[in-house]
Amino acid sequence: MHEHAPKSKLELTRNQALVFDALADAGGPLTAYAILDALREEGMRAPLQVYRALTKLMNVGLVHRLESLNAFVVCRHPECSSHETAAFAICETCGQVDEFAPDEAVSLLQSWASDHKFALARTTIELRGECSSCHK
Amino acid sequence: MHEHAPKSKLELTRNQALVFDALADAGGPLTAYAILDALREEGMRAPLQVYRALTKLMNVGLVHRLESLNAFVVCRHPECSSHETAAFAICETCGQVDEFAPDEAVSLLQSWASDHKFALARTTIELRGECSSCHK
DNA sequence: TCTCGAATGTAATATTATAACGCCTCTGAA
DNA sequence: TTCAGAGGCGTTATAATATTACATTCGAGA
Ligand SMILES: [Zn+2]
Ligand SMILES: [Zn+2]
Ligand SMILES: [Zn+2]
Ligand SMILES: [Zn+2]
Repeated sequence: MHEHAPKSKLELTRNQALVFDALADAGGPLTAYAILDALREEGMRAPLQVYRALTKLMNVGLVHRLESLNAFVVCRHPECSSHETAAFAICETCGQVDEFAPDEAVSLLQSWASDHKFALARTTIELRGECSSCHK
Repeated sequence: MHEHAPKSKLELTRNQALVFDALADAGGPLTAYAILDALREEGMRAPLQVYRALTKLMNVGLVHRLESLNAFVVCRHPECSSHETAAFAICETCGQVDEFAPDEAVSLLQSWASDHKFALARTTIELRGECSSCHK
């Protein structure tokens, strides 16, 4: 679980690479079914094919799931050592997503977990609002 | 939008009160359909009745939505002045949810937003892991 | 009384995600 | 060399979550 090893698309299977490229080309979040529709011509036919590829891509750290959107984005972390603790600013006007690494905020949350004997497995941090381009 | 005024169940309609009580009685998160099933005998028949009540309850600050669970919980904030900035620790073993107010972490996120000219509307912070009771 | 906004009831449908099954391919141990 | 297990694949069906559309009812003011 959470292999986290490669962080490269070298070892991807055909379906995994197709899904990754579709997400990367979109330049923003896509739902699983939007990915499926984008890949009909490449032979992708069933939701499960997409979900399986997404699961793998998330495990190796190439893709994030946006919980508040039920959608997926490629990881934009420079090195993504902190893949499990990324945060996302989601513009509700244009749909753009900005991934960032709120290290101090995450350590405060880790401290809370530690203080409360909560065995933290992963955190979801998502900011909703309007990005600078849209908010003039 | 986001009336945020009452924070009491005094002004609730019948359906809203039924949904609130079902959630409060559960003592933990419930999905909309679980609430519906719990309220069949009280006359609740359609998902939309539940979703409409939940929307209202969230607007007045009595209920939170857990994005990573597609479920809902009653607000446990003492005063809940910071209803929009609550965080949740979700035990993946027993399902228990602990709401807390990570004020310092939230201000760091607000600073990030401010620094990046992102007009922050609301934040989602959810910790997944195992609670102290389960993690022995 | 009138009227407007909120809430309701109901049916139909859309969207998101998983279960269950069998097959194939690779790889490493016997 | 064989063969067992793990992982991936394709397909069908179904489960779980959420919304659209429309008609009706309720309740607090004007
Ligand atoms: Zn990342
Ligand atoms: Zn924008
Ligand atoms: Zn709260
Ligand atoms: Zn627990």
